[in-house]
Amino acid sequence: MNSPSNFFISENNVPFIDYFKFGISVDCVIFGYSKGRVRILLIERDADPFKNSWALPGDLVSLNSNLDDAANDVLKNLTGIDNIFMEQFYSFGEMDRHPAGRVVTVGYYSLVENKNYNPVASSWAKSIQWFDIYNLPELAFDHKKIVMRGIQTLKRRVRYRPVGFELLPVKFTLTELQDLYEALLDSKFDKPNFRKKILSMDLLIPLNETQGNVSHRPAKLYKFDEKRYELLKDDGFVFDI
Amino acid sequence: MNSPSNFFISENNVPFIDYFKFGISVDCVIFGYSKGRVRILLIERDADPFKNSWALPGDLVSLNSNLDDAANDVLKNLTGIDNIFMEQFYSFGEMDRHPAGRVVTVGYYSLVENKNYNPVASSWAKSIQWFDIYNLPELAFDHKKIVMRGIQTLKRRVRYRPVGFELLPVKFTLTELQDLYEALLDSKFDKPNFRKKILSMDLLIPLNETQGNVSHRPAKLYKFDEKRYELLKDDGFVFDI
DNA sequence: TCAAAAGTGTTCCGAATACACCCATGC
DNA sequence: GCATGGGTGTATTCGGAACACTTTTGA
Repeated sequence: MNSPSNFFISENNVPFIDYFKFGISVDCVIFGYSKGRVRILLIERDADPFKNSWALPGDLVSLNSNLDDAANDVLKNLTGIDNIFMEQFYSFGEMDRHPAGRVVTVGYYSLVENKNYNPVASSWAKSIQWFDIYNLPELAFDHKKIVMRGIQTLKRRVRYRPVGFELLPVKFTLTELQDLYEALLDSKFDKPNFRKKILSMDLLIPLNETQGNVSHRPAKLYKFDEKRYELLKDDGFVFDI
Repeated sequence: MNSPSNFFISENNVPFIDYFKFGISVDCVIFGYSKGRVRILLIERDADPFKNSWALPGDLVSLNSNLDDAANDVLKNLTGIDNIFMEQFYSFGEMDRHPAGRVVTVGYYSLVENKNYNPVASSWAKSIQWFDIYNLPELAFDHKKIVMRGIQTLKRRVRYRPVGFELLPVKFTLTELQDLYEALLDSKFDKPNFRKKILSMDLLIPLNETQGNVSHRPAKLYKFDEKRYELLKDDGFVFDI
């Protein structure tokens, strides 16, 4: 090693300019939830490579856009809606992952309430569809790997941070919440105990409203107390299901 | 939007080639532990920009190297040692984060047993030094942000995965282990209870060896049972301190 | 009045806590 | 013997698991 800097001259005598030939993309694992199933949104590609294959929504990042914005734009273009919860989870940079050149992709996941979003096929993609996470089609590029890591990340984070609430309507019942967690974590909880545990955290605000139109005792509606969570978090509180 | 593909033609009519002008780098937050203190390794830059500033060890990634390898190379060049535990934790891509152009950096953290590594200043850097994580100098680029996120990630992961063992010698005493966790999590544990908890996991192999040369009862040495951990993990076991 | 899901109370068990105590070694 | 840290046992408390039970609604 005889290079004066670790940034401006390579160790291998590669001209500096040759380092600036990467493409960056973002790929979004968009989780939705409805009727007890966790799903992700996939598009059917309408161009080569991998024409007609299912793939994650994503896009190359332009030089004047930052990563978070690029990920948000992808989602906005699909759903028309801004300000959706998104979080980066991992970057993938294998040399052969993209046929057009060296592209490093940054994986984001996002959680949306299914009902609110009816994404439509556009010039982007021939079609677009929700898929059950336990029953995915073949995927383009290395998107299978990306999805798997996204699912793994979600399953981990959902246990220790109240991200799950993003998947529900603002007002929800305790049973809906329990069903969601059972689907996310692929397990079953005892109803009384789940209620006790979640209520004892004091993170839900009970509303003076109930479900309507059900042929049984209507359930009380709650909403998540975001402010209180922020306060508790600063005090070292850890959400734990 | 009237682009036929989300990969090959931009939404903004930017020529395709203009997407491939990114630089990619890796930056390593290298944690070490000794004498009850968690430290990270920083280099003093010997070239502009930020000449003479402290910075994370890192390097631009070349077109024919993948990310994990690049991160490993950085560490190998510093310490001469290969096969160190490393894990990616977050990517940083703000537009103005590097004066030389658009560089997205992928953050890695690694855990090393302090004693084994006496990194030396090289052509890479004017000097190199361990810093207490609670007493860091000013850092170049956005490295402060990267370090902070690295520390946050370590503190989270250390609670639910047995990564901490990487920071200790292969053979260690229970008190050393406890001291490490107390330093990492910045808290205190009751000695008898810590021992019971950690031993009840059945993840430590007691050795027929003790400390030597101490003016008190010598402590028994243990080593981490990697194989058993892999087995348990597959069974859904979660390490939890 | 019945089905279905909401919602509550109570017991039991095991794990986490607190804390008192004994042990082995060097000096 | 005594200082020092290693190592153990036990009583208590608290939270989670199991489960039986009551309530409210629509049909």
